[in-house]
Amino acid sequence: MKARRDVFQAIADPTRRAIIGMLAQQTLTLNTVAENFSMSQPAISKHMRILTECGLVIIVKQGRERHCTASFQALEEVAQWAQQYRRFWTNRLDTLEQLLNEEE
Amino acid sequence: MKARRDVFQAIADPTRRAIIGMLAQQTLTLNTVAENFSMSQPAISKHMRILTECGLVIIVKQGRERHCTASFQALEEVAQWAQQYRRFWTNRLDTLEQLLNEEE
DNA sequence: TTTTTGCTAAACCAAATGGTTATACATACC
DNA sequence: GGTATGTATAACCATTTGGTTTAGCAAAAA
Repeated sequence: MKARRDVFQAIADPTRRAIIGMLAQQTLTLNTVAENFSMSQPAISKHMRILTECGLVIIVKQGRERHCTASFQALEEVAQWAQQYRRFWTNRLDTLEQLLNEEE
Repeated sequence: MKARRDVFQAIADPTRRAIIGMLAQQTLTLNTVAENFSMSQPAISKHMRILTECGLVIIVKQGRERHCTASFQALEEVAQWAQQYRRFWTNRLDTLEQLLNEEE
């Protein structure tokens, strides 16, 4: 068990978001994931560890392989956080327009 | 104009998410924001700069004051990214359960 | 005009981040 | 058994991050 990772920080990295996108299609071994990026296997290993630490990926050991499966539950926190502000950005008058109007 | 900041990275920091939460209530001067945190005003200035660089906050100069207003448009990208996976986590059988079933 | 206020900018720092290469190790294959 | 494969771990490194303190400056107040 590691320090509970912050999911917001986990998805801050574009490589990790790409990994999540790949695993959304299907479960993949760690090596297979690594082949799709132009970086070393240990680098992907590290990203995968961060993703598992915040619950975004579950790893099942099968022989010498590591089968990585995305688990999206943790994304609910992100979706909810962003969505709470939805009413603001869907307003016909967005913030910038409001500011301009106020200046008149 | 600064380097276009990544909104995912901007919201990775809990202090910045808290700032956004405060500004959702009302426009505040930079100093007023800083008073609500146990860190120096230059530190808040830096956070605010990052927030403006990705369009999450708009700063209007008024005399010597800086009036900070949240602009939530940029959050749409985050909401949409997270929501595209919504169908996964709302499934009655979540990923973990599926894995357990497969092992039987 | 002098002083205070709100903020920026600069210099600095420790710790975290994201990568590397090299090594080790367990599993699978021949 | 010996070799190849999949992955983890360690040591290392440069850069970024998130904070600090100090100084400077323009606007407001006294």
